[in-house]
Amino acid sequence: MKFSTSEENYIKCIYHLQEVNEGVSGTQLAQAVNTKAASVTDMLRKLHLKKIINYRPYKNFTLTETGNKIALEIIRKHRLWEYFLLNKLGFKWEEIHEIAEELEHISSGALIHKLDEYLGHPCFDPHGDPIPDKHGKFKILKQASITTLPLKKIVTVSSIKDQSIQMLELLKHYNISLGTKMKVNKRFDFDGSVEIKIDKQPLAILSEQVAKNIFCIA
Amino acid sequence: MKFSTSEENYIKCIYHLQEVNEGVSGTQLAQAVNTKAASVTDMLRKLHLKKIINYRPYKNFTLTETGNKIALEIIRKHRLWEYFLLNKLGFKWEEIHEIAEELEHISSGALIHKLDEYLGHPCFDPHGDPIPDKHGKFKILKQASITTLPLKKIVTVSSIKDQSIQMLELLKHYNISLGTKMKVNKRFDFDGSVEIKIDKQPLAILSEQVAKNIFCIA
DNA sequence: AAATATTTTTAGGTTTGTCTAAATTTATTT
DNA sequence: AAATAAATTTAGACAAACCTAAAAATATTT
Repeated sequence: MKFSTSEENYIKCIYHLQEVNEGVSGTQLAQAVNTKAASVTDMLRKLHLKKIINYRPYKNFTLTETGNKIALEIIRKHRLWEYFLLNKLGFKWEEIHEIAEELEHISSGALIHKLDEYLGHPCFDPHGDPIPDKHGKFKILKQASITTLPLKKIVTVSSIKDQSIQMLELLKHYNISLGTKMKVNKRFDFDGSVEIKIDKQPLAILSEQVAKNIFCIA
Repeated sequence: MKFSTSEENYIKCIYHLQEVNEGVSGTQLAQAVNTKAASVTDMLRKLHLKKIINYRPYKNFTLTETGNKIALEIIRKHRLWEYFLLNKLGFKWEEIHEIAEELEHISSGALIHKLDEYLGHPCFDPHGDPIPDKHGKFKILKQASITTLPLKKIVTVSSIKDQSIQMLELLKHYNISLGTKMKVNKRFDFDGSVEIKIDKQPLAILSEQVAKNIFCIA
């Protein structure tokens, strides 16, 4: 399936908003693609028809599997071009994003394949963001406790260090288990406590003692 | 001034048709940009308004100075990208044109500047066509007699070898002088004679003896 | 739970670039 | 020079992406 530049931009933005927010709202997206809410509704209807997003009127939406794959292809292009612009053409760090915004919409798959080869299959772009490979997979940042994980990104609980009954009781109370997706909103230097958000549950603040035991992957 | 991909394609095509044909007709252009004549008329009105073409209803049209400059910028981009695709990314000769058709519309001027630098300011693309420099100038093929010049390209008379009265009389009859633009339509192997076309004048066939004395630049 | 505010959708328009079909102009034949 | 053919323009439509303003649905306050 082929997509217009406009469609691709919407898809990409939904992906990025989802990294931080599980479900995406119209206003968020309108702001991200720099249009009005009414235009977003039009596009959502179209993307829904093409099975790119899970959409129900008035509800937040998410990318389908297909949508996700497409988003990753666009992001792969963007980040490979950024790498090229910085490392081959000698652009400055601040200049590359805008140009890559245009280059990411060049359709040729062969071009990206050759470019990737030429650049030596880099895994991270100049901003440190991972470059998805041709299958949409990227190097996963190894697991880390939520005392060190990046903020505002959706992460998945991958292991619990202290498995005492007391700890399990606490985790149960907060509805945290292996596979739970959460977002680390904030860390307080004062006492090392961590504010986390799990979808459809109230904000929770965990003490450093607890947080140290919860490991996640990005 | 900024141009849409569509406008750029029209401008580029007009340029190329002009290389071979002094004035361009709607049908020619329609075929070149792969649309219908009615769509061409619409676009011509727009380009005329933007002072890109010299246009009068029902008449053939040409690029203005401005239009020419814009065309050369697009062609510069196209040819630099072709050079890059072949010499850096290792694409095959036949694959590069189509991809360059997309890349030529990337707007960033800085990108082309850096790319040119990266490639070492090449003067010819992989097809042997000259790459205009940033001012729209390209290496002029040195002058050659019309017995050897490429066919179907508009060339300008730059010198006459034999300046005898007899020759000058003949040239006067055909309205040929320094600066005259002509197109070499055909060469006949049989006797080395050359058919040329000068705008608004009938076809003329010159003997090899005469043709050898007329030198032009591309 | 009622009132207010916010978000989303609908309705109706605009612009760009395309189309078909018909009218007009220019070019070519006879 | 009249008739025919070809090229060009006009008229009227359409799809994509956007817009504004108003209506409807959901969220938040009080």
